[in-house]
Amino acid sequence: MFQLHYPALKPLTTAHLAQTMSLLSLTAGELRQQIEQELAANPALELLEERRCPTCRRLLQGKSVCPVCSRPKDENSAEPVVFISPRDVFVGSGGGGLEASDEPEDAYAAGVEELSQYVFRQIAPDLKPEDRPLAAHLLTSLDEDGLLATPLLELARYLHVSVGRLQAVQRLIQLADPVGVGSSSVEEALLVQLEVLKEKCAVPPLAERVIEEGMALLSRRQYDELARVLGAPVQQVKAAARFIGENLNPYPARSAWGETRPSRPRASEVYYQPDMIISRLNDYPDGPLMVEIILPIFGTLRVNPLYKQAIQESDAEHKDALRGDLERAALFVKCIQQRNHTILRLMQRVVALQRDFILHGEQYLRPITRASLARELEVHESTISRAVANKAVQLPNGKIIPLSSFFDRSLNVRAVLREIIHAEARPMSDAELVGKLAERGYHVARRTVAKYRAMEGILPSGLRQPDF
DNA sequence: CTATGGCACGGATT
DNA sequence: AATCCGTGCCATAG
Repeated sequence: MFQLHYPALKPLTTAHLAQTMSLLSLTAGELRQQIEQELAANPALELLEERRCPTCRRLLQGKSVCPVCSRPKDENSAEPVVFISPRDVFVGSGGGGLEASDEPEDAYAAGVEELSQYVFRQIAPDLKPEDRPLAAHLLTSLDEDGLLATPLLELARYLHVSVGRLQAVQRLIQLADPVGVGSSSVEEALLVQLEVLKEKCAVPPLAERVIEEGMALLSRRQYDELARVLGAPVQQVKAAARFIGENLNPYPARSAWGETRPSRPRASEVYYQPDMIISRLNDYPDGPLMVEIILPIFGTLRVNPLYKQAIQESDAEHKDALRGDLERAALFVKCIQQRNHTILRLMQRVVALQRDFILHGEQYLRPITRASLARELEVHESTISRAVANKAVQLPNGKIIPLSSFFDRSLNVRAVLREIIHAEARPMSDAELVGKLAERGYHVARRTVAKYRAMEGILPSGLRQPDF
């Protein structure tokens, strides 16, 4: 068989290779399950409770983030700081910091449960520890539309906290994605969305008042009456109404933005929990980025030294069985190390390459293929594939996106397309859009523009805005 | 006649 | 080897 004691980093056996590969494609949550399972099955494996930074091996005193690794070596370095950090991980629908309902009865309940975790994960960093239970309580009280059915006042009395404190927590939740979630009413949700949107683009001046004062009339589409009540021209009211209809979502949990009726749960996969977190160090805009790779267990995983010792002392009959465990444990630990190492290198390179995308948005995404990265890092393509698969990263702006987005060949073109359409004075046909894109250096076929439009949920030119 | 969406094919990517 | 993606052709709607 193979020997036990070697500090080498490269895989030396086929078993090692196979296991590393399978571990590589796992989510942080799945990895945790895997580790727990192995820990339970194999007595030779041990979890040392003391918390050491897996990257630099220094002791972590109570902190979940390594104080040494997170400190920048050089403030102006373009290279990102990457380190591995143990963190709370929610596994499936149970366990973790959020008390979860047992088996979800139906798909809908499961959706709600996932949403609450998704939101919780986003706001957790901004939450004071003593407010955590409050947030958890609010989030579990959401109805299937993502709204809070119980009045805040009642909840405050039940939880024995001031309404003001609860409001602060609610506010945090509302600003998380999907924006408006956790609001006490449809109006409130819409207003929050409006507020957020205002920072990014122009909003019809009347929109706010329409929501505040004329929700009932708005939903019945009685624009004339609405205009009379508000004392404003019908034309403006209609414009505001259309804006609301197109850009706001009264039911935050139904995340199908844009289209209203058929609640399409946004085609591809939706991730709720990041496996890596990218944030900017300090607030220094040109400073290095910090990448935190989530290690789903606290403490250090290692082969139990007592077990090694026990082998020496046991008789020949049991030795083989014990040795088997020992080998498996050593292998397992090594695979985990290998996994960390690979992901670390991957992220280091990816973040350096896609820095602009991470900081400034989708337009700046550079089309990178997994294959090209594999060549740079001198690993097999499939290694990158697995490392990228099933993972989500949280960007500095709080958005959680699949890691595979970093390798999306068309994301940047789609972003530019959105931008062009958003800025257009008059609806342009797909053919015209081809021209506009070409001006900016993106050469795509007419048919492809149509596809991108559909992906972004943008209506065809005829239906976009006939007037204006 | 023009603008779009459906189907399907070929090449790249995984 | 399987899958995804961009594109061309053609039917259809306006």
